[in-house]
Amino acid sequence: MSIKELLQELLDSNNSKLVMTEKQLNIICAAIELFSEKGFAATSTSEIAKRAGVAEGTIFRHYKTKKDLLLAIPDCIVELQISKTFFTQLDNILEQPNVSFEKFLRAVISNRKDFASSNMVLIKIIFQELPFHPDLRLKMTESLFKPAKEKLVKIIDYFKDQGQIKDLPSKTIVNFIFTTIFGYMFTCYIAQLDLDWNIEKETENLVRYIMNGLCKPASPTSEFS
Amino acid sequence: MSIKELLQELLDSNNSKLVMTEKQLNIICAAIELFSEKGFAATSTSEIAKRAGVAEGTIFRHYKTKKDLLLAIPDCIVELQISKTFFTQLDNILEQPNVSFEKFLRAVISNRKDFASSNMVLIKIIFQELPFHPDLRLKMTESLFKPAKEKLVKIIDYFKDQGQIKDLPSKTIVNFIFTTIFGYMFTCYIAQLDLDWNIEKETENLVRYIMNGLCKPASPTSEFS
Amino acid sequence: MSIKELLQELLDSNNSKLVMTEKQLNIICAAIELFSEKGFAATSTSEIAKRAGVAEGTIFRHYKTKKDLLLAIPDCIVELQISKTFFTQLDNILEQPNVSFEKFLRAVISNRKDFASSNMVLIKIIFQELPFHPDLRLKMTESLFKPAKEKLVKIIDYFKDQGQIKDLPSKTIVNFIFTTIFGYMFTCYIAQLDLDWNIEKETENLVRYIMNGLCKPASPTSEFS
Amino acid sequence: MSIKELLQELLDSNNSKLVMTEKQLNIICAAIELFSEKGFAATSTSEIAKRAGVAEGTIFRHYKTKKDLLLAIPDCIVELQISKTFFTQLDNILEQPNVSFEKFLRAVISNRKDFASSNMVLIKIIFQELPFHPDLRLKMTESLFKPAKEKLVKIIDYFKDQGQIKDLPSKTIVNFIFTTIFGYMFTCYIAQLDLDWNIEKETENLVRYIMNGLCKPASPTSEFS
DNA sequence: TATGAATGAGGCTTCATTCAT
DNA sequence: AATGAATGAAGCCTCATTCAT
Repeated sequence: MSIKELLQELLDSNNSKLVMTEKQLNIICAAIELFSEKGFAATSTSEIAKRAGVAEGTIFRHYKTKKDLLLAIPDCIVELQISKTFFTQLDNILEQPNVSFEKFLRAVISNRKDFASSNMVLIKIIFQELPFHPDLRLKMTESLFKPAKEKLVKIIDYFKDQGQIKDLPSKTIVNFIFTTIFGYMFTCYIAQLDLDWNIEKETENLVRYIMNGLCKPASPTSEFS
Repeated sequence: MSIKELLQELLDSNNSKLVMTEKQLNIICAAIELFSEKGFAATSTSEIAKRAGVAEGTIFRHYKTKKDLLLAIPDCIVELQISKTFFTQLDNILEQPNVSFEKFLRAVISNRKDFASSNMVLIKIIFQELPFHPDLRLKMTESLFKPAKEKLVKIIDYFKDQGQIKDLPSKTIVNFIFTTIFGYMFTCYIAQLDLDWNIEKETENLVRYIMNGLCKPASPTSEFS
Repeated sequence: MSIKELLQELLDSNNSKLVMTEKQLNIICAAIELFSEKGFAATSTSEIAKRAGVAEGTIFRHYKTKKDLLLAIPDCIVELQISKTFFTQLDNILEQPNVSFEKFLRAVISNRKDFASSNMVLIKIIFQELPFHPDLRLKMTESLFKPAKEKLVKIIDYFKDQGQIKDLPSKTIVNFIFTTIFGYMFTCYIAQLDLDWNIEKETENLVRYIMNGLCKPASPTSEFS
Repeated sequence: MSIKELLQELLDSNNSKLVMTEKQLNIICAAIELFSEKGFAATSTSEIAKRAGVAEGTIFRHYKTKKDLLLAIPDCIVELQISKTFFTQLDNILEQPNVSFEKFLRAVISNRKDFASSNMVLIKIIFQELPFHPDLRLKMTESLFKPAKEKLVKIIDYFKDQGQIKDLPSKTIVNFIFTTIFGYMFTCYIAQLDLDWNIEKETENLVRYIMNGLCKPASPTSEFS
């Protein structure tokens, strides 16, 4: 499903604080598409208007500046409840009896794959523009990164309590997982480096890599500090 | 050392195919700095000229278009022999007797840290602009990514032969390592997300994570497929 | 009293040909304020709408174009009977026995001071926009300047008949008086040049200046031609 | 002579700090003409470019913003040494033996007339825009109004010492003279109110008005306070 | 070779005005 | 009558690039 369909559905469901006219939806979706394709700075408002099928002036009735369009994207992400569904699904997993860390990891990653197809455009924008827009960074950190991290830390604590994973600081573990998965996504989807992977198999490998590292199991495992 | 000092040194040493006037050096360095700070599309040639201390027209005497400036950066990276020194250092490590995979990993990562200080600007540009410039992608793939991968695959093969690491496809392993380290770098340096890490300790943890994953060593380790 | 209060009062009194809804009053007053503050060309209709507390479209229901708003201001001035009250007051003065030219002058000037507080905004607009809008000039000339001049000429004739003032053409005298007082107002209120005058004293001096000029009274006064 | 010819002459004479290319001269002159005709806010940069015969972008190479064009006009006035020639001429008059205040006044006013023909455009702009641009007001006050006033005060002091004019504060007298002459100029040239005056005769009357006021000489002259 | 003035296309944004509701 | 979303022309300004010097 495209971003536009997702947002449309969200608006129709009246489950959201977002209030948007048809045209405003067209505008933000066109902006998302184009920012994702060409980058924020290389996209012109006239292009956005053309793709949205509105007059250029109409953009500025809804978003005071071009930058505001960029800063509206995090709101979409939040309202799309991407993280909420994400974590709801994780909660469901955790509620099952005898959930292993492996099961959890696989859920995270496969979740990310569903993600990718529809939300990759959003993720691309966010990560491409983060380095250049401190205000975007702030907004994302406050409304997404921080809450997500806290939630994940709790989950990791749970597995640590169960003795399923090593006794590293939970924050460190979260960073590792995030970092690994993100690096993977970047390589595939953002940098578009052709990795000609068999996705199924590689995902499997990725899970095992995160769980068991690269060492031979027999090798004497030095404890983490 | 700044990029400019590195390039200056390189030119003085006559060890390079690069032939540059003083001014040309100023130009490319100014461009590198600015592209890194603000992104390619958001940097103007007049800004570059100002920082380089040359007239605007001078830029276009050396580089036909602004884009050519961007495409000249990979050449700098190649000529700076960043990868060459990188791999030379790795070779040195491998030539030592009884080199462990752990030692190798630590070398790679600490290498990356030296890297960061002087070459991060280059890396930032490359990864930020890769998604938008297929020609840049092609150039980087041909002149750097492919050779680097091949070299790494050989190294990984060596450790596999030694029985130090798991029997996964070498390409997969290289991707894991690259992906993990890159994800880490991105989070810290490029997205500038504040991770308040104790770098020393975290590096140590990173090494162990790559080697041994996150599972408790006691847990029954399912074999990789 | 502000312009709005004056117009409100006028409308409530039913003594005027002006028929205005509450909103229309808000619009014209907002326009007057803003034209006075920033000039006609630099004021936007959206600003006017905002200050008037109406929708942008509402303005154009009452005034076909922005220019029509400007051309409506002379009507306000006329309907506010500014000149009428002005001249009524003068008439009252003239009806008193033994009115001196000095008394008259002082009345004109102090009148102008009361004026200033509430009507300066209107005067500012008129004089600032006169040079650029021939239609405004025409309207003002026909409906205000000409009748005012005629009235003043009659008054001056009266004083000339009484032998109180010199035997110059009445039109010339009116021009002098107008010109002197207007110059003074412009310097103080419109150009906002800070003259740090003691207003009371300077007004006194202004009266005497107009009456007796700057020459020492003893000096041989050459007759006017 | 037009402003352009005056500036051209000035530049050719190398007697000025102003350094201007041919195009820059065209731009500032076009701007002066148009600001004078239509007002600053109602003049577009594309119009200026067209009249100056340059590309629109060229304007912004010489003047960072449209407002800077406006603020450059006082510099032209200063460099044209309008005030300098003005005061030099006055000095010449004062150096003659037995100069009367009358002679001086007549010189001021006739001077203003020469002025009018070529410099009225500049004066129009200044006075029309003063109310809206505090920075313009500041610049004009510092570089012209203040020095001019000081000079005039000295001159007036001279005539007071000679016993030719009344013992009013010199500042007050200067204000009266300025105010009267300016009011006259405004009425004629700026508001373009048609006064159908015989200029020769009216100037004569203006001089006498300033000197002797409007009262019959026989009338008992009350002293100034 | 180096300059920097000049260009004009195009960028972002504002504006007066219209029109369906 | 009133609204305010929509428009597209126009406004100010920046840009990459050219070219005479």
